[in-house]
Amino acid sequence: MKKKTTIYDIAEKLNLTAATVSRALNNNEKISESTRKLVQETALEMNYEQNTLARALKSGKSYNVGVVVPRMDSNFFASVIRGIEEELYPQGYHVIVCQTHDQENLETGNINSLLNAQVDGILMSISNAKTKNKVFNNLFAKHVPLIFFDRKRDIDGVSSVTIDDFNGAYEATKHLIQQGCKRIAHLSNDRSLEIFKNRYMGYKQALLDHGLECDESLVIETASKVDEGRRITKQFLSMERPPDAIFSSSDFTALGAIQEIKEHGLKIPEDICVVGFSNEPFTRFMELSITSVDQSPIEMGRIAAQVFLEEVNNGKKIKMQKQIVLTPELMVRKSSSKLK
Amino acid sequence: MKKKTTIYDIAEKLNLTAATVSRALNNNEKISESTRKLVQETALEMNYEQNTLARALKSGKSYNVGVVVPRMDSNFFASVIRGIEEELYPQGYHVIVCQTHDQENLETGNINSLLNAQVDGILMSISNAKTKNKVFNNLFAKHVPLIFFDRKRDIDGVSSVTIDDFNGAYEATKHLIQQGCKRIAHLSNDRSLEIFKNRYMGYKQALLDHGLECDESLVIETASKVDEGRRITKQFLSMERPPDAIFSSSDFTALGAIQEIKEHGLKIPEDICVVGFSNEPFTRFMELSITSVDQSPIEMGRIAAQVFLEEVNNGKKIKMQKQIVLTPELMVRKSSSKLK
DNA sequence: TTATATTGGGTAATCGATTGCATAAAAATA
DNA sequence: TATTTTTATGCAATCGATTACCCAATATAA
Repeated sequence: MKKKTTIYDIAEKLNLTAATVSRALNNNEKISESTRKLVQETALEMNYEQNTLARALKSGKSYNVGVVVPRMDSNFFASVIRGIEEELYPQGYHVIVCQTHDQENLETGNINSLLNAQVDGILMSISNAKTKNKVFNNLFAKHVPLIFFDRKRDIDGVSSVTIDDFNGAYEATKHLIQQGCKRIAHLSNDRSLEIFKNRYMGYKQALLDHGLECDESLVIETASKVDEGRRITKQFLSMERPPDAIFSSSDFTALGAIQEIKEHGLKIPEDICVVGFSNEPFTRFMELSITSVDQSPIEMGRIAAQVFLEEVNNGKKIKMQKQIVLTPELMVRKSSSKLK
Repeated sequence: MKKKTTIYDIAEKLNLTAATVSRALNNNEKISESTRKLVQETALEMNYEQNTLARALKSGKSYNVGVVVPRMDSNFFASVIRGIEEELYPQGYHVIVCQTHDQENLETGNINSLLNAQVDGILMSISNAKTKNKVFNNLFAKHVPLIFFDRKRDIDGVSSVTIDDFNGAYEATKHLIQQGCKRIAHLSNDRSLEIFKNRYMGYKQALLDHGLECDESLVIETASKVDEGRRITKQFLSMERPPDAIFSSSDFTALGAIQEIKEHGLKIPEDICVVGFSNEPFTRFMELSITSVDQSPIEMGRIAAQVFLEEVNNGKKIKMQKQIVLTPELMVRKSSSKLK
């Protein structure tokens, strides 16, 4: 096993010092054009590769960023991560992805673990409402930038990239109303998380604006799982006055709802319309395709990454807080297309 | 911003040397019980955290491992990664996930990039048959362990964890035969990748063993995408003698097949049976649930991680090559349940 | 009592790259 | 020609932790 070549090897070969070699490789302007070229060519020849660990130790930058998501096997998060990678890779960063599986201890554990790995920043989507803000203090103390995407929390000095959930929900609900639905239920998620609260608010506002009553018994909160969607929908259907539409803040619960409704012998969209949220691929691929709200995840990831880059490059001098809000898009499909 | 405490700070406070502190923290047996305790308590008090970058530089170990997958928004890969994490996290490792999106240049790019980040090992599922084995030479030269999972390639000295694809396909096909199907088509994928070749072989062997002819025009290779499944199935259905069953080596193409079949007004499973591969969650959640082959991805990930740990801990002394093969399980569901 | 072991811990080099400061040589200016 | 400025490079410390080697003090053996 031949040792890796270091700048010392290059220096020795060229009768220079490591310092000069280092500068030449970094295109330091204090180095003459000729030696710079010479060094760079020799480096190439000798198959030199920078030791990132040494660079990291000296500079205090690891060129790793942590990404914390509830799970990565949803198209939404996978796409956000893809967007982040697309933006960060060309800058020499690597991405360490951690899944929390919605467990609070994993959430705090992951953050500390990433911190311990000396990441240069953390991009995250909060999964658990119970996670204390205190967890982030470690981050702040170490001046490690934190950027929220999608599921954010309002913390002073922390930037975020989200979509306009209120508006997305508003449009979705309005669409249902325009289809003639009068009694629209809402399959909600943990509303101590902003996004779900906002979707709920948007839903409510749309009802109000169109003169429909807002029956709180038609709003039920649950986990974003297919089976949960089924369970709650069963409850809906057993009401004296069951809903004629369901607006779900998750595609997975929307899917469960559809299964349950069909099992009850009801027709979609004729008897009940269903709208989901996130535009997961399966909503498009189902035989009965599902209307959903697209969140442009790749762009969300890219922008989050850009905000991160701005913050690290600002070098702690400037404390900035950006709140970027993207506009969602309603994708109308069969599950809610009552009218021709 | 208070500086991080280092072992020097602790040393100074206790009137010791950094060496002693380091040893005490690492439970070196050359340190007396009393000072060891003293140091460890003081470290705790002073909020000491090891600088992983320094440790990495000195030891040459980054405690990062790279995981390269075609994509991570499939439940299969996400679950494998989860298994890997579960095994590696407790050992202090972090996981850097890279997606290749089936692009060759991304595949080689990712490997080099991970190498550059000085990962201690790479676990990967090959995505592109065109990727030259040459790419791995860099790995070998640096003695970075490489472990294949699922999609492997036969390379001397490289361990792998896979399932018995041949057997999985054999059982799936046998099941179709037992349901009375006589003309079974095979939606295949790139057979220059072992797993797909093996699935094809298992399919073929099952036909042979049960006295059915193997019509090569019923075997078509395509990408693992829903739309591709549709496209090929359309071809199948337009044949003079269309198949009465489709065994797909991917759940996604199986889904496409189902859509197309229904659109043609045919009934599943009465007219045509369909079986997929991977046991993606949606196969279970579809109204018409899809029979599929489970690959126990979490276990696959865990085992791959264990193999990696064995290899690094063996410290390059022993060169070992393990080939671990898990047994798949056929999950029979509606899409192929012709018989009561 | 003297010689030998053992225990506990210090010294200093090392991992590879970066960078503030110093300086010789070359160029520009007086 | 003498002096100042500029240019190109070297010197050495530094980032924080680890470890081979050395040595004093105590314990054990002869």
